[in-house]
Amino acid sequence: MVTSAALLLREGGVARTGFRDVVAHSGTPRGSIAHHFPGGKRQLVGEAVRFAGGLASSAMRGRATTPAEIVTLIFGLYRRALFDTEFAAGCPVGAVAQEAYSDPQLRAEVQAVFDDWRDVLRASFAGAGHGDESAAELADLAIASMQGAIMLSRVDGTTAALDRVERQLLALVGS
Amino acid sequence: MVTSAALLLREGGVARTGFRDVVAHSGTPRGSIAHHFPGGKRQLVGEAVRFAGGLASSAMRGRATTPAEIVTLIFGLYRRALFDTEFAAGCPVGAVAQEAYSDPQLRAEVQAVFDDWRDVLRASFAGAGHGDESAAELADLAIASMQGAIMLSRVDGTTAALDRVERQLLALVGS
DNA sequence: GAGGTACTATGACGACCGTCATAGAAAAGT
DNA sequence: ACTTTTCTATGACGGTCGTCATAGTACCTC
Repeated sequence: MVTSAALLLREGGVARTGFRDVVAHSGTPRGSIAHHFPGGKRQLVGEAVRFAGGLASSAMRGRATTPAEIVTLIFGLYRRALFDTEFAAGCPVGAVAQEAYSDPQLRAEVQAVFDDWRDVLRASFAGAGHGDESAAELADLAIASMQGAIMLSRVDGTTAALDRVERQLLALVGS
Repeated sequence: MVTSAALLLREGGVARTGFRDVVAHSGTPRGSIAHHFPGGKRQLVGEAVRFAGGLASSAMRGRATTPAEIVTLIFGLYRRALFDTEFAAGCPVGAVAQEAYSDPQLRAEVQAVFDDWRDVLRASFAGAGHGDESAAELADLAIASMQGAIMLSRVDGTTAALDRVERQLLALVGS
């Protein structure tokens, strides 16, 4: 159910992802939502964000160490997702982030995910010889440009923007 | 009315920006929506996106020429917007972009705005000595990282991410 | 002043949403 | 076997939304 929510969130965002859609997609019974998610939709979306964020985080922590490897890994992940869904699916975390301003609880959840990603990237940049401040700047640039690139690619219906941003990012961290 | 729509869109996105909110914010009569916007909500949102996009575009074309000037100008614009609204307001174009996948008409509108921005930035980068391909990559990186930085800053409730991304971007285009 | 066009007021419609109340089924514990 | 807990089914409630139909008002033209 959380997985389904994450999958649907990356396409339609919070507003367009209803409980009825989630239960239809996951095959779970509708009558038990209140029992498993007493916190309502907030809770479901929150757990979906944490789940998706943790997935990307553990992917980075597991298989990549140098900045270039991480960038290639993550961009490849989202490029694949965009391609498989014909540019319907972006990043669930980013989708929720855009609509989470009015909900402090949800915003905190998204913030935690971004902070987690920041930690991984900063460590990687620091390991590659950058100072603390420079590593922090590069980490934010990587996350921001990746989220923005997904946005551009979805609007264009092409991975061109994603490719261009990745190339610039790789050139930047490679030097 | 279009201005009000743009202002509300940057806070709540398409889903949370209703016709009733727009007429309440703009003071315009509710009974005349169908007359002025026969295309319905699609039309209103589309015009708001074009309006907001044109505003940023003409700001860039008018007062800045070098890449560094443009980056400073745009980041300053959004930093001001974030600060004035206590991080409630992001970029209306970006907000619509996230939700515009299901609506081809709206997506085309957003795409046109991004393409317009791309033109300005590419010309500026080309003028600074970059080749065509490099200029295109830097333009996409600038737009993407700016949109992503707005997202991070709103979630964090701080302009720290915006500042860091801007600094990296300036270091990149300054060399 | 008559006629036509542009605009506005009001209210209702159908659809969708998140939530919950009630009742029933399954499972677990003893 | 009985009770308690856990889960599911069904349906309804209140709310918000975009849209439209109807009616009424202003304005402009000849």
